Amino acid sequence: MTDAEYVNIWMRPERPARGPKPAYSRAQIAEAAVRIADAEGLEAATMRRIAAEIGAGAMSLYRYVPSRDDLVLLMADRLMGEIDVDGMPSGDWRADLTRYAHGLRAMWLRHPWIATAQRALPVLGPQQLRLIEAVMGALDAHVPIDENLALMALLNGYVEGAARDEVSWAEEVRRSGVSESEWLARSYPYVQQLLESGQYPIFGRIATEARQPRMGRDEQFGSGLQRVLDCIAAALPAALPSDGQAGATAPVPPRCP
Amino acid sequence: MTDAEYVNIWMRPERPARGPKPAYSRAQIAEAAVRIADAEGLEAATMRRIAAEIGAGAMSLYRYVPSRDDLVLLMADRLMGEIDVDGMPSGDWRADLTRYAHGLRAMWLRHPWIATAQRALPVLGPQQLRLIEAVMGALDAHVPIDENLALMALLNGYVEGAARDEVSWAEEVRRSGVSESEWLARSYPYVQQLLESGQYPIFGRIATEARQPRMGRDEQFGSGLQRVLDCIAAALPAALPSDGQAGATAPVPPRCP
DNA sequence: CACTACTGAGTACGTTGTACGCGGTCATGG
DNA sequence: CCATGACCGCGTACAACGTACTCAGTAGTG
Repeated sequence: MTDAEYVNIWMRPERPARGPKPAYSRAQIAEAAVRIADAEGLEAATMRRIAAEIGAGAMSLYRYVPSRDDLVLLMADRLMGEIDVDGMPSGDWRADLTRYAHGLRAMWLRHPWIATAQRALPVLGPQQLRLIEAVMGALDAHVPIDENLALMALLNGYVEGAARDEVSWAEEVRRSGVSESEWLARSYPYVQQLLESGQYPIFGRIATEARQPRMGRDEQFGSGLQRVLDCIAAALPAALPSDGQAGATAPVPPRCP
Repeated sequence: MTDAEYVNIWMRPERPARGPKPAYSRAQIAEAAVRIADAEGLEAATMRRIAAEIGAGAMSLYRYVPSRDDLVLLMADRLMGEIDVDGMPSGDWRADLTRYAHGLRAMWLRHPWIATAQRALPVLGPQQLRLIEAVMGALDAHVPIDENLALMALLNGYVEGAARDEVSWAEEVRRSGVSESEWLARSYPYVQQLLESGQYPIFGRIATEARQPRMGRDEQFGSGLQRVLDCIAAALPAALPSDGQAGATAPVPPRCP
């Protein structure tokens, strides 16, 4: 029975009752780790590197965090804290969900490594709980809790899927050390060969016709989001337009810092 | 200029022109790697372990694959090959997309480690190209190629998001070595504490009320999928019902082995 | 038949997460 | 007020990882 009573990173008290004051804090460690991951990717945020960043010895971190996996949990929850859901639920569910979705996407774009840090659902850190209360609260009055859960999963799935697409490119570029233009140049012969084989007509049209999207990334995300929100609206009890507006025009100006 | 002319794993010829016959093949190696990853997770599929599985020396694999990352690409494309899209496009886009979506989800459930193997978009292996042709072909006659791309991203995002949710649980259980019931038991005090704090009323209702979903996983996925397909239908040019059916009842019986 | 490009494999290196144990420090029980 | 022991930060050490380098053997080519 070594650590049989170990339960959960969020249960483990930050400050012990006895002994000398800790020189650092979990928040400080997570902050440094996030800083490194932002600059050089999650795989660069090794225990030694993080310790060096805050000026500590390598093994000191294990006084604060039981394992690197738990530290990643801390980092992920810290990121959730960046999403602004103040004043939610406001009564206008569509506005709330739109703001949350743009905030979530913006956070992903700021911290692309979240794509590889994503673990199972039950993280349940304080910041994630805050998001659950704010965002699911927006639909809470209109649908049963099961349905709400499913709708949130749909919304989160769209946002994270879209963000993952946008982000994975940049991540791959950084990880492999090959610039985007260089990658294109290297892929050119392969793509050319695919085109000439004639076996892939649709991919060929993607490669040749769909080169420049007529919408910017933000607009593309926003219009897809409106489609998803229409889906959600359709699942709500009828005669519940949320506000006067509906359809493809965003009822709330997308605020995407 | 060591490997400056290295382009792409798919360009590198499997068999060289000269020299003795290779004892193994890429397909065989990828097969073994998939077998190990299925049984023990992707992180267990190390180069040494794979080599041992096929009875080769550790370093021999590098004769076939330039790096482990490229091997993971091979594995991912092999998985795409499991998805049955024969006869697509059939003319009934809704049936085609439904079949594809169920096939994709089933593949994810068979190989949960794909969640952590997922890299950037431009994998473009032969199997993925096959899927692109078959699935995007279903909508090709109805929408411009850009729109088609966006709709496929929406569908893939839903399926992969849903599959990721289902799968990440199992992955976490295997990775941490903690069984689901044990995890629940360990989390109990934490959840209890959250409930008693009274700060998280909605999470509280999730924990207490939404315990048993009234639909099975398959049904839940299927009904969500129909919602997404409704979304896609709405984006198509009007008066294009695909077939007589529409709405929440699946026009095609979900085949999910 | 000679040549040579290619084969599978062994050894070795740098980096990772982390188990273990040390000497010092400070809140607390008597 | 002081002795005690829980806790601090940290150094050392280890196993496992990806993979660079090297070599003797082999089979297709001229």
